[in-house]
Amino acid sequence: MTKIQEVAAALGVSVATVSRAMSGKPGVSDAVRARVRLLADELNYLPSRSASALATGRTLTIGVVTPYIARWYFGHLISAIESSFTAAGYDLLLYNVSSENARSRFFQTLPVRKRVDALVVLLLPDDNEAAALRTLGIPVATVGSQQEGFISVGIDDVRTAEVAVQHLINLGHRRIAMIGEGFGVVPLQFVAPVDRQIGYYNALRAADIDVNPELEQNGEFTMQGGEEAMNRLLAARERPTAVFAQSDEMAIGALRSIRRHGLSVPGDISIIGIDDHEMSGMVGLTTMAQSLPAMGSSLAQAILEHLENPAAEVSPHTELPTRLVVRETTGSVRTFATGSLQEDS
Amino acid sequence: MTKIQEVAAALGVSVATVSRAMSGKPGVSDAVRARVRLLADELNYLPSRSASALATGRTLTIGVVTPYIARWYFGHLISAIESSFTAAGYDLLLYNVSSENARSRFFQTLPVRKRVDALVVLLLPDDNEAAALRTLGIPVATVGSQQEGFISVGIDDVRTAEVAVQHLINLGHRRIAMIGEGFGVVPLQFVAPVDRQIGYYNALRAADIDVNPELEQNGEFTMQGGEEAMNRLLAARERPTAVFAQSDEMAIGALRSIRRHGLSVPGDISIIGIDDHEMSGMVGLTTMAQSLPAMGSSLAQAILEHLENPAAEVSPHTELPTRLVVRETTGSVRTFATGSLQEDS
DNA sequence: TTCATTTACGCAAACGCTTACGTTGCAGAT
DNA sequence: ATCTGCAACGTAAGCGTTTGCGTAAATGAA
Repeated sequence: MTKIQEVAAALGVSVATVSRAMSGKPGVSDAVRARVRLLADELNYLPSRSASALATGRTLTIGVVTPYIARWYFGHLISAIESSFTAAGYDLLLYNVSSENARSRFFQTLPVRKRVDALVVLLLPDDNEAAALRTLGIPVATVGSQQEGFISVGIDDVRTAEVAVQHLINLGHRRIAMIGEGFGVVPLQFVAPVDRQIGYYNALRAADIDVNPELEQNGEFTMQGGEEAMNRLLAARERPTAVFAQSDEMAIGALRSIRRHGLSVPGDISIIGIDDHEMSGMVGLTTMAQSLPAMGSSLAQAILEHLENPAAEVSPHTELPTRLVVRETTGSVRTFATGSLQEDS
Repeated sequence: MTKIQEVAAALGVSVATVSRAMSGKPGVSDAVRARVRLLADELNYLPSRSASALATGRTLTIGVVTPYIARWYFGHLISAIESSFTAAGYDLLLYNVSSENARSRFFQTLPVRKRVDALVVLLLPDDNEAAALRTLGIPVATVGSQQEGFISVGIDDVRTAEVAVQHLINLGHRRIAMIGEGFGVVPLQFVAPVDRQIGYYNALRAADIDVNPELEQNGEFTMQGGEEAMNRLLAARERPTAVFAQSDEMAIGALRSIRRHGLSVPGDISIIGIDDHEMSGMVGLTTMAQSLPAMGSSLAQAILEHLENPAAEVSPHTELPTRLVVRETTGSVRTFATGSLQEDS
């Protein structure tokens, strides 16, 4: 491993000059800089990250804390974040805190201290965890939730859900189920389910439709969960004519349940999701599309700006658009539908 | 950020003692060690990774180079690798080289130099890339391919494919299609497709079935690709009675194609995949299960052993088992099948 | 008791960079 | 001709650890 001294010696200049030449700092003539750079990769010299981190205090590394890697949403998000940061010369340190155990250990020991220049948090920190993060003294960014002192990006979950449900209402549906997560039972892990639930209520209220708790089922944000949730909905006394699923994966699971029951989509039941999962195009799922690449790069940009200019106040929250993608799983409510529907319309 | 000096001063001992006490090295009495440790997390002192990396030359970091993060196989693998390494006190540095551009840049500059203690490579390096990796002077591990000088783990792709195809043959099928990738067209990215193809040929040959190039379709290892591949197979003059898909995702895509054509599974066509994807349970796909968690932890163990004891010769390759999981997508060939089949049987 | 050995600890030199400050040389102003 | 200013470069002091070596005290053997 060649070090800075060797390239300096080989060129008859000081190590300071080499350092300046490599890092693009002023104080070196163009001629010398060129010769240094040339010789550097001839000797394949690369400054030691540890040494320069020690000298400067900057690690050129970004930490990412995530509850999942293998799930669609997180995988795509991490992927997008990674590409933005590597493009800017930063490396990505990945912390997967899947278990409750790993999570509490992470926040207690905070292994990212002195290791990263900024931290991206893909889970929803509670108050204690947020406080711990603030002690880091580095920019912290969250996705999908806004917290005092943190950079954040996300979509407008309330509005997105409203538009989705409104789309169903526009098609004449009034008996609209929701497949989501939590519903007051599970300890709050993400805000999205709550906000999307609110959006669902908003849309119903605006159309003078009564909320019916029977129509809200927990799909655990997985295909499997979505299928089971739909099974429960279909087993109920009065079936919905439309379903708003808080994620495409749950929607696809629901789709499967519906077809297994011998019902047709959208003939018997309409269904809409959120995400625009790759699979959604395949199965023709109507959905509210969000762009994870955009979210990742926007997050990275905000952090990078903050790192370049810590003084400047960056806008703390960026909201990304979602858009309705109408495919084949939503259609007008049947006019010859069941009794309860005819009463409504 | 408190440093080692401060805790040393606060305790009236030397920094050397604190260092030894923290790292568990001998030369410190138990009493002092305990007091140091106590005070350390009272002042929440954490040794600077940069500084200790500079001093020791070890970074306590593992690099992972992957072509994808968001895909099922890679996501699960990375997840497993991460958990094994964090358990051992190592951090994970993630390099996503999705584009050809990023890939060549990665191997030219080798940004992992002096940054990681070992490297996990999830893509198949060509000879030049392998040579570059060898210059790193650190343990390098690959998944799914064996190369001179690298640690590796993987399944027996040939055998796995053989068992899968044999399963179809045992059910009486003789017109067996394969959905895979490459087939000599695409530049070789992974060895799995090639080995699985060989296994497919082996099984056919053992049963005296002629190979028919028309029955080999490229599914690009995606659901979408699998669906399109199946579409092509169904458009052919003579349809297969069974399909061996080299991955579950392609199998599920194929399943979708078959059903869209109004055919039944396994009534008209049987289908088997490889992976045991979560979705496979849902859709009842027969498959060859492999365990990515096992693969990840086995890989991590091999690397960790090598790091602890660089002299000792670790077994370079670990092969993990796969097993046939019979579900509902494979069944006996119809006796009242098409002409060509009756000739065969 | 004396000497040899071990144990517990401190000193200080690395580790490979960055950067404040000092020095030199040269162009331009006077 | 002298002076000022600036660009280009060198010197050396850190950055926060680890660890070889030295030393003092404690232990054991004789």
